[in-house]
Amino acid sequence: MSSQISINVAENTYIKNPETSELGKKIVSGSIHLIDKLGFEKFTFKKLAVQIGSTEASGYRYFESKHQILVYLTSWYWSWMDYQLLLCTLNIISSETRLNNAIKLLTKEIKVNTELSYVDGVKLDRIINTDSSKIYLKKNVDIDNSSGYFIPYKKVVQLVCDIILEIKPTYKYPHILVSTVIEGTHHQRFFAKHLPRLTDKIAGEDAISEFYLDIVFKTLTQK
Amino acid sequence: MSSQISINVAENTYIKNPETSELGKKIVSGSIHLIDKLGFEKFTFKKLAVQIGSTEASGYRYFESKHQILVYLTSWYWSWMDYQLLLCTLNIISSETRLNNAIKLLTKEIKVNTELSYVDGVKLDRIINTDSSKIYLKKNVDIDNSSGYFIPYKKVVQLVCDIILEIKPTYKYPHILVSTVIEGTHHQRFFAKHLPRLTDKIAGEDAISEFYLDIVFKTLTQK
DNA sequence: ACTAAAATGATAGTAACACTATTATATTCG
DNA sequence: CGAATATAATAGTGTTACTATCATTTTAGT
Repeated sequence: MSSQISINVAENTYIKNPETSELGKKIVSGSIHLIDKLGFEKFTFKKLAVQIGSTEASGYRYFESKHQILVYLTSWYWSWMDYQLLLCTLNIISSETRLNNAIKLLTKEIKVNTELSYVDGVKLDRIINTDSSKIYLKKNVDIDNSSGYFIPYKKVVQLVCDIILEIKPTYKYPHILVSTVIEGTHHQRFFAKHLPRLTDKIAGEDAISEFYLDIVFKTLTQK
Repeated sequence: MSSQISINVAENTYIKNPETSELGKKIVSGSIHLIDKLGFEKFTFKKLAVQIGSTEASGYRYFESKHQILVYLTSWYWSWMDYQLLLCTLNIISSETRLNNAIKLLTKEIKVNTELSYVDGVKLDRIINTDSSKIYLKKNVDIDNSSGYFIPYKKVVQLVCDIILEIKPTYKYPHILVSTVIEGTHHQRFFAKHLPRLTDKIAGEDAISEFYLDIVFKTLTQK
């Protein structure tokens, strides 16, 4: 990512913007490191404080709760994807090519860290695969939704839907298709590592990305 | 369900089989009621004890942890689906019809309680949609997997895969397809209730079931 | 350079949670 | 009828997810 660009995360996902201070950045990078290492359940503000050489209370000056940190990271991720989606579809006339690039972006695994300033993209990608659904699979999802927590995610879904409707304006299920591809990719990446019986591995091929490209285009091009 | 039939849940998902006592059955039905009502995060053994008029310690004689209760319920659900899958494919010669029935079974919403003895099927279905992925989206998933916790789920996936391979023996991604349909259905049911921007609703139609039937058959019948 | 304000550190405290342990009282089974 | 087993009642423990308070450091404006 160009050093001139920074990701703008929705305001209501933090108390104090962590990008505005060194401590804030350490909280974010430390959280990414620890959530990836321990899993979200075992992650605590106390452990974070030890990791970054600060105190438990300091974390709470930036984020209301550990739940809100995950919301922030997810929001960060989708703002980043939004930006990458723009880059990979810009100046391309063919709707099919744009959709192809978009699905590849959403389904590919991030293996090389592009060093997004203080954010480790590889670890963040793993967190999204494993933990991001936990931010909404809760009873209080409606409150979080009305706070706008999921806007960046919905925006990416809508952008891809728009390309789909260019290709097939009569298609009835564009949102189901896109969110199925996204959530499906996350699950499959997790299955590939931990529950291989629930997925398919083909040597020398990114089976997950190939699969979703295949179903999307077969679904849209067949009458 | 016929009263002669009972669901056999894998042995290692409990300490003492809850089906063998009245208290055990109350623990299971009470858990289903409370997890559905409060969400898995807010569910506790203390609240369960109050609900069923027992004590906290009693719950722990049947299940190691609240995590294990969710594993038990999920195991119960997949054993039940396994049985229903058998019923809806039995004596049907056409592979396509069997697959059609199987996908319908996996994608339809349970709206009417068929009163499965002490298990409320409607509530259990909602719990599966919302909470079941939490049993494996964890760091200790490998331990749980080696304990056989996910066998009933894997078995159902494999049964549907077998039908797919009858129809298209060269198809490379049967497991991805089936687990995408299952996990996708759960997410979409949740989205339909709480995050409608991520799904599509069509009046008078079960859009979710239609969508997955469509992608499965388009994927398999197109060359 | 000085002062007020803001940010951070250090420390303590709390209610709830996820269990474990112990002892007493029922219930069941040979 | 007695022994084993299941359950109830109660208490206790370590951890978690915060909140509160006050001292100290850093920063910003004049």
